[in-house]
Amino acid sequence: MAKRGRKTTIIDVARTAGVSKSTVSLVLQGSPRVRPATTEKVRTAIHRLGYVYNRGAANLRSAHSNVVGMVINDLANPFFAELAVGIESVFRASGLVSLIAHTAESPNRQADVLRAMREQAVCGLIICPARGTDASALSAFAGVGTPVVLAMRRIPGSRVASVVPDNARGAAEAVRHLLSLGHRRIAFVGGHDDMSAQRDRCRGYANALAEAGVPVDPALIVESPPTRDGGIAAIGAVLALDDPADAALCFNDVVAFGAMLGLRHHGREAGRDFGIVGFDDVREAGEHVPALTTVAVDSAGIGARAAQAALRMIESGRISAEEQTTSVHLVMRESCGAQTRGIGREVA
Amino acid sequence: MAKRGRKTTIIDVARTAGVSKSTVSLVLQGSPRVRPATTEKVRTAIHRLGYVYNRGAANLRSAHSNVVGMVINDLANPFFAELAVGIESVFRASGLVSLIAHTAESPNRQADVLRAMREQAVCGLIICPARGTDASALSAFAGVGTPVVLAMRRIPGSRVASVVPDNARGAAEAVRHLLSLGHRRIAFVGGHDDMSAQRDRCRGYANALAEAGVPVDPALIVESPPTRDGGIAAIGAVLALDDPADAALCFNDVVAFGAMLGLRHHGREAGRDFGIVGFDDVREAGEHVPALTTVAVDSAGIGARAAQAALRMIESGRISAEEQTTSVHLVMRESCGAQTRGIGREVA
DNA sequence: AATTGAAATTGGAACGTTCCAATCAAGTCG
DNA sequence: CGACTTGATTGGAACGTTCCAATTTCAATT
Repeated sequence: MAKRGRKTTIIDVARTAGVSKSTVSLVLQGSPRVRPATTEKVRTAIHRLGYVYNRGAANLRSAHSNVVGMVINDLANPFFAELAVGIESVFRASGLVSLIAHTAESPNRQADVLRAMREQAVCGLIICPARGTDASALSAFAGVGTPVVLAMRRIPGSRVASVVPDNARGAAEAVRHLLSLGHRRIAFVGGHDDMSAQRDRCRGYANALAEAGVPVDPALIVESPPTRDGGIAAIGAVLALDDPADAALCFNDVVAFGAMLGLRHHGREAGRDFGIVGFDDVREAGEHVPALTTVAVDSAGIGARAAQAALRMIESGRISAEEQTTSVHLVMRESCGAQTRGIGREVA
Repeated sequence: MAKRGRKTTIIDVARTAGVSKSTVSLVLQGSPRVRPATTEKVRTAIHRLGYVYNRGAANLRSAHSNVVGMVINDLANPFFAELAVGIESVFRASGLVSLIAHTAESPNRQADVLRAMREQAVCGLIICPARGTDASALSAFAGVGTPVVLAMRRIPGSRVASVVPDNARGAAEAVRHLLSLGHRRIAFVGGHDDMSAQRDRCRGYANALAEAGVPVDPALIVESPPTRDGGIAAIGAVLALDDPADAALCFNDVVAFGAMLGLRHHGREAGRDFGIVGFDDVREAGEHVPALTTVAVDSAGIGARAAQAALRMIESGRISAEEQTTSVHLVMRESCGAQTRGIGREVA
């Protein structure tokens, strides 16, 4: 089979099947206009020659590429990896291949990656933008009418579709829960003000406090990188206050893990004498000791919705800027003190 | 800018720069044969028109595609995600884009994905094959001379390059450590016999036992899916024996986490009255309570080496089947009982 | 048997690039 | 000053598909 020299083409197939190349092309596209018997002949020839379709050539002619781009700020973060998997499976089910790239939160790398995606003529793009990305980064896509969907993070001022969790509501729910457990000095730690998710979560936090008549103390809101070390540092800051915090809503689970570690350095323990709530509900949240109370975000679901939105735009050819918000829910575990409070605190 | 109608092409650039399309092509390829002044003119025109290079067309003509494929069995597993990131960064540094796909351990999905990769005319392929993949799955690539590198897992009988950690040695080292701590009934849990990594690790396990004159008890070797639940089930099995295990080397860290959870269900605690050692050293290993003693595998390093091997083959045009083995090392933490033993056990 | 329309098939012109051989410009040498 | 050499530039023919308009086939109708 596969003679070393040249790749077998649609023309070779046509020759051995005794039809024209156009007919082969029609068969390849599953056109209903070709007679079953002919289809069969072509299929046989394809199989016999070991022919493989050349998408590149097809895309060149038809301007309908079958590759979609997917730009992820941090693939090594399990949360985003799950999101990526969710996106990929929707696209694959529609016969599209995904070009996945990872930007490591760097706008420079992101720019490179986006250029590569344009060069590959992706027919759609899903992106979790790196921190500090501004609307202009995506304008090139808008310019040529390529659908773009933002996942997890919004970009202020850009008119593109987005799918993000209901950050404000989730944060508010978490804070209400902490309040109901008797906490009053509740901090919001982690994340940066230039990330839309941080702003939204912080807003929910402030609203819930206000709603309960608890004043918002700016000293209790401390930014940090959304990493474990960031969590350690941030929790240190709110413990060092004159009037220290007795609970904290963390920007995400990773920060929460850091915060719990930081607490331990200060002789405190989450769930016993300090309330910690995370955000995301990564898999490790339930396995951690103490198990992390957190706001569950359905990463795979967000990925799927983003992919579906992109798909709709690709198929209809009309780009939209709809903003979808997915619901979140609080998962109560041990780190907020809900379990131990009744038993541990009151009894001791 | 960007007039809606047609994409701007190399010819438009040529026209506005006052040169021929061939010259523009030369500039695009960074040829040294074009005069700096001309290069400059072309660059200006490109910028002014917002021209974007069409890789598809280029690949069609030159048969040197710039996309490489990367097939990962489980992207949602942090270990493989890190591997993927390692691979991607090497390729990106060489100007190649990676097509990343995820097979979810399914040979069917893998077959689909591989076909898509061939259609995209990838110029190289790195694959962590799904369980039970046989050599024929890759023969189509070998047929057209596309370099293939296996990462983490080998495929028996296939003559393609591979980069895998030194599983046998790592496992042996882990077992020796457990033996040195006084454990004698050491189990090997998790993984399946049809995964090369499992076989290699199990071999190292058996060797180390034999070397110490400890008989290998088949009842202590229990297979399970390489998941947390698999770990729970497997540890249950070795605890239920008439002569139960007092330590276990787990196929990987995820299994180890499951095993530790399972131990707890049985009132035992890893590091106190049972020794657990994992394999991989995922990030969570150090953060777990108790911290997991494990055999560290440098995932990013393996990714990078695999990518480099692929790159060499792509550049030289000669495919090789070299098998690289990367070194591993034991990271001692708490779960094996090394720390607590001296203090906890002897004293109590 | 001739006519007609629908269904099936086909040839050729794109698509945007690279590559090759050919041309052109500008020195260099005897 | 003509013959060469070297370096820059260029036109056209690929590459493997899809799309369009045109053609052929075939059965149903007159």
